[in-house]
Amino acid sequence: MGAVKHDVFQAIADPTRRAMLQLLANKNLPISEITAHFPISRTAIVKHLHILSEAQLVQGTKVGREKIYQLHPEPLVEVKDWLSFYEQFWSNKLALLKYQMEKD
Amino acid sequence: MGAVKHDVFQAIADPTRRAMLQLLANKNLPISEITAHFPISRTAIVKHLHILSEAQLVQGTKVGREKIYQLHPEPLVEVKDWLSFYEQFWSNKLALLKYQMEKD
DNA sequence: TTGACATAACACCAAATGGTGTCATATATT
DNA sequence: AATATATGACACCATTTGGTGTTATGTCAA
Repeated sequence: MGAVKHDVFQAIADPTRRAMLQLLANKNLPISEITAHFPISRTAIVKHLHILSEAQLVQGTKVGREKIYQLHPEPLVEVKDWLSFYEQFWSNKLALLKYQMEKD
Repeated sequence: MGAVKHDVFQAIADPTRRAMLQLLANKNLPISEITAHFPISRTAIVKHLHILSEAQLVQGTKVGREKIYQLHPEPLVEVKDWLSFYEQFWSNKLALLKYQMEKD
């Protein structure tokens, strides 16, 4: 899919890709087995895996004729860090109210 | 942009939209002032605001001839909750190692 | 060695994305 | 009343996305 490098935020934007991460959280799996869990074609699965790879969220290793994919959750830290800025707003209803009133 | 309802994950996938949220975190702003902060056209900004609105991340209120946009960070909790599942993996290097070895 | 299996590599397609510009309308301002 | 400002509503466009199917190649197993 193009020369564009996908980042973590784009990678997790698609529900199918999030489901794929969930699946790989339990077990490392080859493409064929991943495909068996979804109603879409193997080709489509491979494209999603490619996007997840670009975002460094999964890593594939060829073993014999299979390519085993493994979850690599570290890049999600970037999302967590981004979110932490907004936690101040929802973590405390009073803080939220204060913020709403003061900011303009 | 179509009849599709955007969710939070799609909404935050775009860097411009994330920057818009950041901007609105400081102050409620009308469309014209939001536009002044970005190198793209007002039309493009309005489309991004529409996507953020669908995801309930911002809310616009018409005041006179202006439409003031306000941050509405609550839906980000969904992202936080989703992320919490993966925290087990990176929060602890030992747990990660254990997980890598045991899962297959 | 002959299939069967797993993946790679294409070509193709409809729809969504992210952007542009123009024109109309409503509201301030002078 | 005339003008400037702010937004709404379109029409348009190139590229990306998410999917399809087909064909080729490498590998395991009987």
